Amino acid sequence: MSSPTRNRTERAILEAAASVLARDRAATLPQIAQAAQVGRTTLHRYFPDREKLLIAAAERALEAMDEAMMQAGADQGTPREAMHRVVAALCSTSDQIMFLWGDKCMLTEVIPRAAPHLSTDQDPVIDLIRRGQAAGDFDVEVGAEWIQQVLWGICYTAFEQVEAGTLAKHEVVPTVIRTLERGIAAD
Amino acid sequence: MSSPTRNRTERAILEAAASVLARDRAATLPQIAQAAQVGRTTLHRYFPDREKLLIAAAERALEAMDEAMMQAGADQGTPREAMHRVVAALCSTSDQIMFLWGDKCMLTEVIPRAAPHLSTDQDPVIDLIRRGQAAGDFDVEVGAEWIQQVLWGICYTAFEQVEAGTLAKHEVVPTVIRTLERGIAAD
DNA sequence: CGAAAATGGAACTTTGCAGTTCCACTTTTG
DNA sequence: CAAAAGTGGAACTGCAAAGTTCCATTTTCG
Repeated sequence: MSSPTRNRTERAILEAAASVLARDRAATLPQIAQAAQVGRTTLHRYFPDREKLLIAAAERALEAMDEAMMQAGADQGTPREAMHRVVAALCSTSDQIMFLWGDKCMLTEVIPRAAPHLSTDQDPVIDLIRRGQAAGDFDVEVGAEWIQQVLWGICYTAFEQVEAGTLAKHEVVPTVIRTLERGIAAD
Repeated sequence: MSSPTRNRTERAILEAAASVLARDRAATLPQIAQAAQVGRTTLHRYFPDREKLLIAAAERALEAMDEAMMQAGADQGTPREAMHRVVAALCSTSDQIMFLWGDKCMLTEVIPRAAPHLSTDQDPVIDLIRRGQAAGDFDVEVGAEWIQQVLWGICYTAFEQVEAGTLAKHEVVPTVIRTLERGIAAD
């Protein structure tokens, strides 16, 4: 069932799917196949129907983000420094985030089926936020979940600006961190 | 072409469309018609095809937001106080914002056709942000456009949390303002 | 009240994408 | 090199939603 060739093809399809669907959630399967440089027949061979493709792509995107979070070392160093690394890591997986976040159905319908094992309890980012709140670095007047949503939301906003051409890629990390840490207030 | 009856029906259709499409952008026309308490035939009579309905709904949503901004008096009082009123006004038009922002295609494809007259230059929110930057209230290290996007993004994030049931409606305005003004930092 | 306007149910046709099948072709691998 | 694995073009079918048409019924208003 699995061979080097099949693995490479499957990977290409899932990455293309996330990338295309991140930009147009109504993209057709032929569009995705083309982006993956694969025939429509091959796409259907790997993923019999659209829903299975979505679930697999969501699974893969979650894995990629999990890996990025691990490498960011959310539990290392001071909360502020760790958060900087987390933001940088999130920005390196912008396609995945835009794919997962771009559609409300994705998080409410697909992800539960794709990764029922994931829950807030074991999320390293939530842990980091709680650690930062306990250490007096992050706001304790709002919930850790809200801070996480804001983190994702600001990253998402920044990615959209990059897509629109109104924000340079190299400005994303510093801009997001600045806004995250001080909001829109002046010095 | 226009009568009291027609106006009321059209208005009901457009508001229902924005409300339904905000929560499910793949909603079918029968679904929208039902939400508007109108027959499918009537819906088609008012808006011959889906695209015309989308454009009209976007136009109306933009108008409603414009009106809300006017009433907020973005050019009155101190920038901070004005921003508080703007946030409150945005929160009162959450359906419109979720509709307009929920789909990337909406802003890039529909709105240019719906309201080609709108531009950043005459946007009262941008004016307010620039005024606040000049007065030393808002961050000048980032562009006024970025601040506007963050404002919308945080509001959108909050609305999603309300939909998900993880944030109470009455908490939206204070939470958004707090995060907007200080980010996630502790005191 | 009665004419005009507006509505909506129902039964269509059209359209576009999803999913299937078949077979020739190419690449991998023992 | 030859068998096996993988690929993709093309021509299907199936289906759900879009859009159309017709007509009986209800609502509005002079």
